[in-house]
Amino acid sequence: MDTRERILQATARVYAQHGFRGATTRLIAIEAGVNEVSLFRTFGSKAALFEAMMQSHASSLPVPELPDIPGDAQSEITAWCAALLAHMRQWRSIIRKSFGELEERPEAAVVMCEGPNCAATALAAYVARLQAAGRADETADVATAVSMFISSMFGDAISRDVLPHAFPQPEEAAPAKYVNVFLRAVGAFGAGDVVPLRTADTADARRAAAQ
Amino acid sequence: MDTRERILQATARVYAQHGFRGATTRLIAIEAGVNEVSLFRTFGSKAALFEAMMQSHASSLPVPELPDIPGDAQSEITAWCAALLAHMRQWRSIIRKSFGELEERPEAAVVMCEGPNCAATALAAYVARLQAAGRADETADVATAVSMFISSMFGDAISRDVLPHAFPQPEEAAPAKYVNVFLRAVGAFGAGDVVPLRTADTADARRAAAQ
DNA sequence: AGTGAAAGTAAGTAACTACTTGCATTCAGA
DNA sequence: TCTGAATGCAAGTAGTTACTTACTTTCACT
Repeated sequence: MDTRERILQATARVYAQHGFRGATTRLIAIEAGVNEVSLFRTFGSKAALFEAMMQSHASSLPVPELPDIPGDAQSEITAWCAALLAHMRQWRSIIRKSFGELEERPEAAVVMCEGPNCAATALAAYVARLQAAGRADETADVATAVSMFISSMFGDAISRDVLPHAFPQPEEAAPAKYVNVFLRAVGAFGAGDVVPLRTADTADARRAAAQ
Repeated sequence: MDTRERILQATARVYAQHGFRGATTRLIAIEAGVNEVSLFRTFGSKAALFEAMMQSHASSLPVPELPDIPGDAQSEITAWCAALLAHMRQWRSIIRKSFGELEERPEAAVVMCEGPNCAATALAAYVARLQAAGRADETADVATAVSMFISSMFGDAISRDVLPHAFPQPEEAAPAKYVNVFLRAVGAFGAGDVVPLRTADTADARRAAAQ
């Protein structure tokens, strides 16, 4: 690996742990195993180095895809969600840092949000396809449900290690649970399945039985 | 207002904008309108000053409450949610900063999460009461739905100003929309109302009609 | 008027930070 | 073997930061 690439990757690691101000050129040089002067020779300044680092991250964005023709919604969205969540968890430190430094360096946070942003439109389009196939409630507030779903990924990715008890499901089981709740919210159900929906009548019966 | 209080409030403002490292004692002193030496005379060190600031914030936490006996769930949760969201939006800069500095100062983020944490347990308890009254689906995954709901508040509070188009609803309308989606997810409906739930039969009919 | 605590002023210290300069070393290609 | 580009090394500069010291001012209260 050439010097430039080693510096860029070291910058990402140090930035993830210490933020912009805390990521001193000295620390980055040590982490990259190069001389501090090489940073300035290669990138000119600390600001330029960070810009290059952000660009190289943005260009290496792996976006999972949802099928054009929906099959089993639960499993398809779960797989997609697991990939997205894994990606966000991997970058959680950098996401947190870039959000924390939003007032001082707004571009960084915008770059970090490109992925989730694409994900939101992809999911909304998928649900629209479900609706078109008569497999999701057309009266559901899909836009709000999608934004809540993406926020849930976001929250899980950046808060789980701080507040483990706020996330009742283990990491691996979370995607399926999230998707399950989401599908209920948009009134979706499996192709041809009879989903166990409740009516007010059964609720009344249950209430009567409880007394 | 005495010096100590002025310094504490100035610290919160400067920290919200510049973070721990960027919040220099000089900046804080200027913002508080006091001499820099007074900071050290009053609090001893910058670290102690920030600890005091965080404690004073934690002790001034206004937690909205949900009624013990649920009435109209939609409006009750919406009012509660609006208060919670307004509070989180007000503190969004500090929340972002404390999360961004999590690796270096984990306590700060934990303090900031106490509010949302209480909120989550309060909401879960409220839904449990709805379930006990037969007004919410007992098979719903309430724990996951609640954690997703709180994540949605969190995401709205700290991301809306970065990615406005990721939040389709205007600020004021958002709480009602969020609550609506949430209530669908936990299968809740108004007391005695017959909610328009769909069955697979109606879905099949619609699909047939579409062809 | 006199006292004492709280606050301001001026100056300084030691450590750190981004960045520069000048020179020595390595090493692949002609 | 020579050359030239990339890299390392040692030292330094100017600015910033947390924190200190010593002294003066303000002002409520006796």
